Amino acid sequence: MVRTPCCEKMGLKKGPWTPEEDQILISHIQRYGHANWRALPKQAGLLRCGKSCRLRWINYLRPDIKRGKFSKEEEETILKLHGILGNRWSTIAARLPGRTDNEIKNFWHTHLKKRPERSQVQRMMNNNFFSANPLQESQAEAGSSSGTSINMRRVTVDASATSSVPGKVLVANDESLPSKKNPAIAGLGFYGPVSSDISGVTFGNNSHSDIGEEREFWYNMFMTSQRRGMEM
DNA sequence: AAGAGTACCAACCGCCACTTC
DNA sequence: GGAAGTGGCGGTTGGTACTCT
Repeated sequence: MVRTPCCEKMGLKKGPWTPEEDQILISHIQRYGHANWRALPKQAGLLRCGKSCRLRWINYLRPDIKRGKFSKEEEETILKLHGILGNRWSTIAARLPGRTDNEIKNFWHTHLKKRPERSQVQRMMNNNFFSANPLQESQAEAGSSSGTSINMRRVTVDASATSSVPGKVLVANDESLPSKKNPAIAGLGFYGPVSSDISGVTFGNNSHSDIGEEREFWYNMFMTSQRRGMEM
């Protein structure tokens, strides 16, 4: 299929948003919502492409955005979830109310990526919790920025350097390959219902979620271990 | 004080999956 | 069933602020 450009290049503004543009976008969305991002800038009178508007709204203008420093708990949550999910920032963001995937991604690259605890977390995840084999651990150790490789019985988070798509979640046998909208472990969209926080009760009580039971099982195992105060 | 190096983060780009016709 | 349109995701970049020498 021939891809159409996300927006006409001509005459559309790029770069940092001005307070005026922000205000226009906010008031337009408050009044009319954002059913169609592509049409929105035209309707609102903004010289931006729809993608840019969407990004600006989701990452900075939404009323429920939590700004400021990440708490210790949030850091730990990111580390642990990244150990399971790899670079699935939107899924991780879904577990951190008020935080966006972009923010978490930036935070990871600037703070957590180089932290020594990170590799410790991954080692724990690989060896003690999910019983990964030594090869996978060495892949993770050797690895890339997203060097995580966790084997669960049928669900593999493969973020090794050898993976064609680092961080992609692969499913081993009879299940269909997960899609972005149905990731192998946690698939709630940013606006989707988040059933619990990291210390919460159960993952996956979203009736609209089609996350597989087994995936849910492994995720709940992880959450349960956290609630028990398992050292990771 | 000034230049160089580094850290941080907002925004863009390209791709993929889903939906609609 | 396939093309076209759209939304969303993750990787990357570029500008700015900060720190060091």
